[in-house]
Amino acid sequence: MIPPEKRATIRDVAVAAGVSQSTASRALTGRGYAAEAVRERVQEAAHQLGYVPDAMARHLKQRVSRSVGVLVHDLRNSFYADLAAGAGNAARARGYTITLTDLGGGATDEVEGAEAFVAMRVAGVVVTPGSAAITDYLGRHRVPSVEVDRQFAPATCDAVVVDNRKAAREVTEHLLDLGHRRVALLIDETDWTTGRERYEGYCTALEARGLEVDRGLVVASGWDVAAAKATATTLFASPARPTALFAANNVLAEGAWRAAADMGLHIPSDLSLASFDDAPWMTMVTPTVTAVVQDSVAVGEAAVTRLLDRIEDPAAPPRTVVLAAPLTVRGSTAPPAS
Amino acid sequence: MIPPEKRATIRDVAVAAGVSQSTASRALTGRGYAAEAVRERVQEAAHQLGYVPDAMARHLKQRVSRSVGVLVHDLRNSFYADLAAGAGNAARARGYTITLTDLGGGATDEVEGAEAFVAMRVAGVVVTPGSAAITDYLGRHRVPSVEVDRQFAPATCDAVVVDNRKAAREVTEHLLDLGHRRVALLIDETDWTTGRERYEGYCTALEARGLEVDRGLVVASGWDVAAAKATATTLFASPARPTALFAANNVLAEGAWRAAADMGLHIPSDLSLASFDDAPWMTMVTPTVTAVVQDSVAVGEAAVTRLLDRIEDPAAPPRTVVLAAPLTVRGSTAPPAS
DNA sequence: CTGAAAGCGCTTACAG
DNA sequence: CTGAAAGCGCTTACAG
Repeated sequence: MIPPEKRATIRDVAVAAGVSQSTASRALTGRGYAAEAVRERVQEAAHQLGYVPDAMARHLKQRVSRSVGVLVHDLRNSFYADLAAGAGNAARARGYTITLTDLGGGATDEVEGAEAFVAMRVAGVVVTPGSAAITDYLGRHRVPSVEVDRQFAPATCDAVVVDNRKAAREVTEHLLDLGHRRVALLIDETDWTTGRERYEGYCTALEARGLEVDRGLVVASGWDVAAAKATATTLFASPARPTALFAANNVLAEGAWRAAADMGLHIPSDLSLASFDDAPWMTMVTPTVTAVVQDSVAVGEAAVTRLLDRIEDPAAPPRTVVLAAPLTVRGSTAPPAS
Repeated sequence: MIPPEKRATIRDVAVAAGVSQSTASRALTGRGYAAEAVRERVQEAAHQLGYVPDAMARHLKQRVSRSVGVLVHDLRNSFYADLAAGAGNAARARGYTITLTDLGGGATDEVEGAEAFVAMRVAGVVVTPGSAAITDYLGRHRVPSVEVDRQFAPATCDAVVVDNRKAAREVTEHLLDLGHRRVALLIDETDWTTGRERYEGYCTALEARGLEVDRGLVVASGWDVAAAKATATTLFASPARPTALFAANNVLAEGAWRAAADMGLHIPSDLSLASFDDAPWMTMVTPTVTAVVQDSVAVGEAAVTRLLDRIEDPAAPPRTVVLAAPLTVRGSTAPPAS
């Protein structure tokens, strides 16, 4: 148990057990034949020497590592953190390890992150993409990938998403059913499927009731809390203030909530608020916040599961897994003050 | 630009550029000589072929990878998620990649996670340990590590922590200054330095005022929100209910907050609440919550920085970096109702 | 059932 | 300044 000056290699194990390297390898990996007695002797020797096989050497030979890459936009957002946690769970359960790249909120280039994955010869990657460039790149380098949360390449790439359109429509209808007519949408982008589909769901609900989409009520915001708060503040201060606001994700909802609080707007009497995405704070504040609840841990798990299945069956046609995202009505939405 | 059937290797690049493999390697890595014209020719060839060097092969030769392991308790806790985000930032800035292991709230064995890191021959690991076993193990295998948040092996291992004792004492004194005499401590463990030192800080503050520590007011709880809520509910229902509660971390604070809300206890008039750790919800609820604010992103960054410095200078004595964790007084703490 | 040999894709002394 | 050769630690056909 004295630490060796040098890490033990399989050669050391073989010598200690009095067998050849090949036999030691077979005994340890369980692939190929090895007499029971020999197997035990080798394993004992490995244990004695504190032998830990070099994953790099093993994977170099096998041409691929037992690691999956996960690329998220910003780990500080609980949505992505939960996603990563779920991906980690599923990977661990199947003997894989996770290599995580956090884009730091967009500070880093996606494709650069993908290149690191290719260099590491990961078995595959789970990615929350910002464009089709990243899965294109990975595809060209023959590394399987699955898009998660949003989708850019449905024809060529697996994906795990929720039905954004349907859920957004439900939220909007819920607000309309309560009697709201001036329902604003706070949104940060409509280039990705998430934003676009949520926007479309919002429009569809309005149009189904014979209402026109008022462009002045669809407000674009930056992606962080501070930007959302500033945008919401301006909106709430306008003469034609909406009676209800649908925030297209949890960060935007947080900004809107903070803006309303600072301005002394009372929820839900002055303003109804609904969010796409749940977050812990939404059931802690008073009133609690109506939200589309995505189980992002489950999304992460599903993504890794899809990826690992894809690796086993590379020829299967691309599949898009759609997870449930039910609307959960809470205290922040109510009929408008007459 | 047609995808090759097989990934390009340095041999392919060398052939395309009309040089030897060694020269191609030198031209690409920038180590060793290569004529300017040759260097350009090789780089052009590499680009044409979409060559991405195999990190495994490179690191196998170099005996260590350019990746650092990060082991956290539970990514769903914003404290750890932010820590991981900070670690990722710092690593990326210095050309390292992060391999993340999430223990899933304790479901997985620490040492097992550490073994995977050893197998990958990571350059080092940042770990939020549960005992000294993990850094022992890593040390035996010659992989440098830094303990973060809590510390088990100050004599042998680098660490990045905050002054728990001092901050906990400040919180308790703040509560005592407001006039509270029945100040409870809600805590999940006292085996780690975090819990023990926070407990000690609490005791010190009490004793400095000539008050005895009432064992009935020091309540142990499980580590998740549900357990904390249940424990707090029992505490709040007891005849000798405290007038103030100090929760030893953000999860416990969340449980206590939810318990108080469910029981109709008004904060701060019925109960003052203070937390060790800040969390987004603490500035969203009414009233906002008094907390010891740790910048966990900064903690993660500092940990990776320390680790990388350690790698460059393996012989230096172990160092413990102590970061500031100021008490931020908000609305949840006030004098007790007479 | 076991061992000698080749090879995964790189880097790095060492000659030239 | 460049190339041939060795070797990092494994696994895997291939003989025996």
